[in-house]
Amino acid sequence: MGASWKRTHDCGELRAAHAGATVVLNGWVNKRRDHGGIYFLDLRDRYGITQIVLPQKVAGDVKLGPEYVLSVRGKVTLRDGANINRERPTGEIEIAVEHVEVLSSSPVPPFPIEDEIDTALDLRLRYRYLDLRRGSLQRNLIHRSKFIQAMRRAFEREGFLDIETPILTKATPEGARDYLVPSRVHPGEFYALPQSPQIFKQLLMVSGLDKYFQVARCFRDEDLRADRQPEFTQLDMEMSFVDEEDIFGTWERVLQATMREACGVELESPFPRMTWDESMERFGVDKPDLRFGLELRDAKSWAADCEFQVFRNALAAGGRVMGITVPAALALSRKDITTLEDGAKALGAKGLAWWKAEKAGGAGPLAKFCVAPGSAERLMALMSASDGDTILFVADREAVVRKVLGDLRNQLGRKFSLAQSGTWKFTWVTSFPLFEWDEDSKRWFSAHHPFTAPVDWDLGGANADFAKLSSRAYDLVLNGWELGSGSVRIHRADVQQRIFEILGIGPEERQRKFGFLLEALSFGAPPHAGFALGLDRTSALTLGLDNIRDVIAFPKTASAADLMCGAPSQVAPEQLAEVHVRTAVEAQVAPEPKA
RNA sequence: GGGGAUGUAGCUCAAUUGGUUAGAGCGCUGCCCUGUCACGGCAGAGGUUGCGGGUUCGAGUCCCGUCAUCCUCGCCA
Repeated sequence: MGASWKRTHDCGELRAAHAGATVVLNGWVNKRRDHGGIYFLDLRDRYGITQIVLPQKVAGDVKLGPEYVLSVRGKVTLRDGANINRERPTGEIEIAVEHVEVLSSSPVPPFPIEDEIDTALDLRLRYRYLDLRRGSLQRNLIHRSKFIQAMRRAFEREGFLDIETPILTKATPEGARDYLVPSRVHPGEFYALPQSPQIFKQLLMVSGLDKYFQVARCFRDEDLRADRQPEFTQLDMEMSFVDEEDIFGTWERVLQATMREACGVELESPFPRMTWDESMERFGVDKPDLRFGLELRDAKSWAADCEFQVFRNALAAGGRVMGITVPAALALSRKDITTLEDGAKALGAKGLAWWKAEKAGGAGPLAKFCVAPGSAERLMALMSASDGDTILFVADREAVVRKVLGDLRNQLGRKFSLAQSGTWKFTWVTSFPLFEWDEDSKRWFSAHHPFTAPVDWDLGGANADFAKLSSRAYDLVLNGWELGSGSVRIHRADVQQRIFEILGIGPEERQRKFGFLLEALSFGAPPHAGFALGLDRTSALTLGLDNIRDVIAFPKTASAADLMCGAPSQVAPEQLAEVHVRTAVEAQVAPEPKA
């Protein structure tokens, strides 16, 4: 026999059909309504809320405070018509209590445990275990769990092996800042936490495991954002004897199955694809939100011979003149335009030229340059504008034009609610630049990572313009969010050597930093490619959330602190000595605990 | 590292131009109430105005610094 306090049902499952049964429920006191002679109490667990009815004599002198944990035994009773609560699945019944046992008491919680809450985030994070009692956060975690489990099943069906890779690994010279872990056994040496399992999954391909996947925790010591935590979770995968088409096809099947099982959404495939160049040219960003139009348009052919010096100078200096046509239906006031211009200037634009388009000449700062015969018509045709539309122009270096107009487009999308929620516009963005020039160190860096295959194995030959080389890297973008990225890898030693030369990594340095990988690749590496999907972002996005904190049980603050457990924290001098570390920071008095 | 916002009761907020004893709702405590489910009624407790300086006859309010949280630029191969 089990203990008599153990539940026979959960707080969400009893219905009218259970009437008459004697049951035991366990849960937390959610709300109390004391009517003197009769006492109502809502008992809550992960599965729901059930109303408990206590005649006063049963409640007696036992205190049943908020968030107390109870075991209640009683009879499932049908409610009279007027007393049925139609808002609740369990609303047709209630429990007429015969016995109540307090399993655990509680102080009054620092904030109410309710679905909708406007409590300050730092307080919620300090008492995260209470925050997580709230139905809305529990539903988020349940969704995330369902999503990840569906994805695991899909990869298993595809023949992938779930293989774990080390958390204590080697510091990587490029990329994000590493989290370091001092070694006790090797004085003065450090492990690094993985930014991703990148190198290990390539080694697994060399090993012939063929198809690998893992739900992998990754660590990057960089500043946080709403969509970035210092530790985050990826669905990481790699395949052998494949090219990007196999990666795209696998992921499209996996995402279709996952979205169907976890979200009840049918995705169309194949997903659209566009090159990085196309994305930058049409949307100004490398993660376009395809739920709305407002694409960027090139005004060069009009601007080149117009009277507006700013436009002509920008072109003469090798820059661009581009614009966005805002349809008349989306009314922009002068004040709106001023606000948009302020935003544009903050991003580096010198100004925002605009024209209220009309064949008769229109209005706005640009109107006086559109008076020449045919000029207005020509510009309107170029910008796909009709009478009454407003066109916003930026003239500058290409990078500035794209950045400003890309941001402007997203702002307009938000302002006019153009992006419909519940719509899932996936797209692959391919052919990213292979290298990026770093002005500070005067050298080239890999845009993705140094093992990314170039589109052209010859790397453009002897006199190549490295800035123009493309890589076989790709991102998966959903509704304006970068969900993940991957690439076809270099499996040819000669190409890898050439990449290192261009990056300015000499033979000695190469050997020290990547020797084990290069050696492994020399032992018969299959052509391979992979991808990793950010599960925090994907979970959040499929729930319609704009902050990944809400799908992470124990997230960190913008300063990478855990307000609940107090990490990071100082450690005892003995602990530091053991790992051969001395801090450069003055020893400080430990801060007062905040409670 | 830079920019912006916020910080007043357990929680969410208010407090006129710098001016009396810093208020309200919710929650909490006590009493009353047999059909509530945002129960209702009466009464009550509860404050280092984030912290430290300064200006002033007088500071929640103005100034300087600092801390925390959020958003963001840089950063994130």
